[in-house]
Amino acid sequence: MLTQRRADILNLVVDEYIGTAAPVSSRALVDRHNLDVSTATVRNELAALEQEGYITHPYTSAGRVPSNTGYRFYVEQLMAEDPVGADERRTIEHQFYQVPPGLDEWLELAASVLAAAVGNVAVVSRPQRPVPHLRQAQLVHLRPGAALLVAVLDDGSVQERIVAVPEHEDQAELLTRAARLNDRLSLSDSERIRAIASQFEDDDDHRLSLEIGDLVAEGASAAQLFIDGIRKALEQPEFSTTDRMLDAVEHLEAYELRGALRPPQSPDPGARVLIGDENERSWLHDWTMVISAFGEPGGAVGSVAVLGPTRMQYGHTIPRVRYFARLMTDLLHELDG
Amino acid sequence: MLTQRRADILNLVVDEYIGTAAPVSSRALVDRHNLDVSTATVRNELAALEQEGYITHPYTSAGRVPSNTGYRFYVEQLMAEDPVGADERRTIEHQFYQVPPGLDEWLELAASVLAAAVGNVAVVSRPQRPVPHLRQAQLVHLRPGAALLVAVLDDGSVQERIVAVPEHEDQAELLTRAARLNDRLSLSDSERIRAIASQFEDDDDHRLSLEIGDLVAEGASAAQLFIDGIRKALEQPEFSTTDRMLDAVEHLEAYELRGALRPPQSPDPGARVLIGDENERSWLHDWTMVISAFGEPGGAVGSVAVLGPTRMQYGHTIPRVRYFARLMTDLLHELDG
DNA sequence: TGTTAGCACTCTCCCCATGAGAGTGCTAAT
DNA sequence: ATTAGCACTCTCATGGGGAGAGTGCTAACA
Repeated sequence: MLTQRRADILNLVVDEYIGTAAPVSSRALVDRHNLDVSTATVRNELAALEQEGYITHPYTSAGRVPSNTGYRFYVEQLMAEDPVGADERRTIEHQFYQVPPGLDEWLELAASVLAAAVGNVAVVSRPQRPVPHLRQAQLVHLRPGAALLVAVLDDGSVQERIVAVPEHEDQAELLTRAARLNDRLSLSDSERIRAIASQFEDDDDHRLSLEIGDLVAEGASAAQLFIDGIRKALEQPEFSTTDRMLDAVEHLEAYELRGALRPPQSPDPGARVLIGDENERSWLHDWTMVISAFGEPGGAVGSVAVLGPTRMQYGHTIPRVRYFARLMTDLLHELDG
Repeated sequence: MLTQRRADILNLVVDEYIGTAAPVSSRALVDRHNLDVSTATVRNELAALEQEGYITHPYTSAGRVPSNTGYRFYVEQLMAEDPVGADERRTIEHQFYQVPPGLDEWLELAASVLAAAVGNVAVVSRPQRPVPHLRQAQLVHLRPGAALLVAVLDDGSVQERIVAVPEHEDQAELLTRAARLNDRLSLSDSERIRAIASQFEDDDDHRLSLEIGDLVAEGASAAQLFIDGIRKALEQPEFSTTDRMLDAVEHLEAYELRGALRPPQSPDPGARVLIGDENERSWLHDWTMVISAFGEPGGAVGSVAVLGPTRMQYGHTIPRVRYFARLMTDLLHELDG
C-alpha cells in the first residue's frame, strides 16, 4: 500500500502528464503545486513509485511517465472527477431537442457531442436485444417471382432481403401470405422461427420462414455504430508520426470497433475503464476505452464508449460517458412513450 | 500543339513520375528509355514543356513534375491503358459469386476489391432513383399510440420512422389502415404523395401520408456509401506528413464523400476524370477522382469512384473503374431477375 | 538549325559535431 | 527523514559542411 504522500505525488504526476503530455520532473511538481518538500525528496518518492511499478522513465534522465498500473491506481483511488455541471447538461440536452426525434438521429448526435466534449473518439452503438424477436414480416412485390422481405424486430431494427416467391403471386396474395407467416412467427426468436418453419406444409411458407429466421439472426449480430471525433483524437501527440496515425486510422473503422465494443448484456450504471492491455485486442494496447451501456435491463441495450490514448483526461471523460449513457437511456424511454 | 517528340517526352515524364513519386530528371529519361538524343536535348524539350505549362519545377534544380494540365493532356492523349485482362476479370467476378447474393454485400465487396486493385480509396454508392416512388408502406405496432412506419421505395431502399397512431388501434387495424394508404399512395413520388395527403378526410390518414411523403423524400437524399482503401491510399508519399494525413482523414468520411459524388442522373459508359481543381470541392484540389455511373437509364443509378493523389496510375485505374461500373450494372440486372 | 559536350551554379539532404538544457541519482551534511 | 550539491546522462535544436543530383547556359559541331 502506498503512503499518503506517495499517493499524492502519484496523483500529481498523472494529472501533470495528462495535461502536458511531457514527462514530469521533480522540479515541475514542487514548483507548480507548492509542495513543502524539496525536489530531492520528491525524487526519492518518485524513485520509490517507480520501484513499485506505478511510473516509468522513457530514458535515464527524463521526467516520469505513468505506467498502466499507475493509471489504474489513479482511476480507482486518486482521480478527482469533473462532474457534468448543470449548464453543460442543459447545453447538451438542448441539442437533442433541436433535432427531429428519432433513434438514429440521436445516436449520431450523441457520438458527435460526446466526441467534442472529451476530445477523443466517441462510439455509440444502436441498442439491440441480445436475442431479438420478430415483430412483423412483410413481403413487397418487386416483380413476378421476387419480393423484398422486410422484417421488423422487437428492438426496432429493420432487416431486409430479396427472396423468391411463387411466380404468379401478386402483391395482394403476398399480403395474405405475409399475414399467415406473421400469425405463426410473430414474437419468436430465430431459433423458434426455424423450428416452426418445418411445421409449414406449404413449401414456400417453409422456405420463407427460414429466410425470416436468418434475418432475425442477422439482427443480433450487426449493431450499427456511430463514430465521431477521429480527427480530434489523431491530433494528439501520441499520433505525431505517420505510422502511428496509419495504424490508428486502420483500426478506427466500424468493423473493428464492433468487435471491441462487444454487445453488452445489460446496462450498467457505471462506466468500465479498460487501460492499455487490459483490453484483449492487441491494437488497443496503447489505448484506453471508457465504456458504458444504456437501455432497459431485459430490453434493447447499446453502448456508449470513448477511445483515446492511455494518457486521457479520465476525470473528465468518465463522468461524461456515464452521463451520456444515462441520457440515452432517458431518450430511449421517451421514444417508447 | 505539341510536337511528337515533346508529347513522347511528356508521356515519359508522367509515367516516370507516377511510378517513382520523385521529380524526373533528363538523365533518368534518357537512361531508362534509351532515347537516341542527349540529356541536353531532353533538357531543352523539358524547358519548352515547362514553358507551355505541362510540367513544373519544385525548385530550381530538381527534376520535372507534371502539372494538372500535364496530367489532363496525358489522360486524354498519351496514356497507355492497362486493360482488365481475362484472368483478372475471372478472379474478381469469382469473388462476387462466393458471397451470398445481395445488393449491399456486392456493393461493399466492390469497394473492397476495387480499392485493392487500384491501391487507392474506392467509393461505391447504393443506386437510387433521382425521384424515388413509394412501393409500399407498412405500419408495425409498437405500443398503444405508436407504430414503426416502414416505407419500401422502388429503388429497393427501405426507410423507417416512429410515428403516432390512434391509441386504440391494434396491429390488425393498422394493417387495414396501411392497406388503405397503399391503395392511394403506392407508386407515387413524394410530391404526389403530399398532394394526395390533403384529400384524406381522416386526420390520421392525412398525417401519416405526410410522414410517408417525408420518408420517400429522404430516400432521395441519402445514398448509402461503401468506402474502402483509406489506409492504402494514406501510405503514399503524398501523405507523408501528419497534417496532410489529418486533412485527408477528416474528409474521407461518408458525409463529405456523398457531396463529392453527387448522384448521377444516368449511367454513362465511360469514366469521368477530375484532376485537382477540376473538382469543385476545394479539399479535393490535390486529389484526382475517377468516377463512373452504373445502373439502368431511367432506373436506379449509383456511382463507382476512385480517389487518390493527382499522381495516380491513370492507365490502370480508369479501365478498372469503367469495368466495375459495368460489372455492377450486370449484377444489378441479375438481382432484377 | 538542331544537337551536343562541358561546366558553373543551385538547391536539397544527410551527417555530425556541438552545446545548451533539463533532469536524475547519489552522497554527504543537516 | 530531509536536503543541498554536484556529477552524470540523455535529448534536442542548431548549424556547418560536403556530397549529390540536376539544371541552364554557352559554345562548338553536324
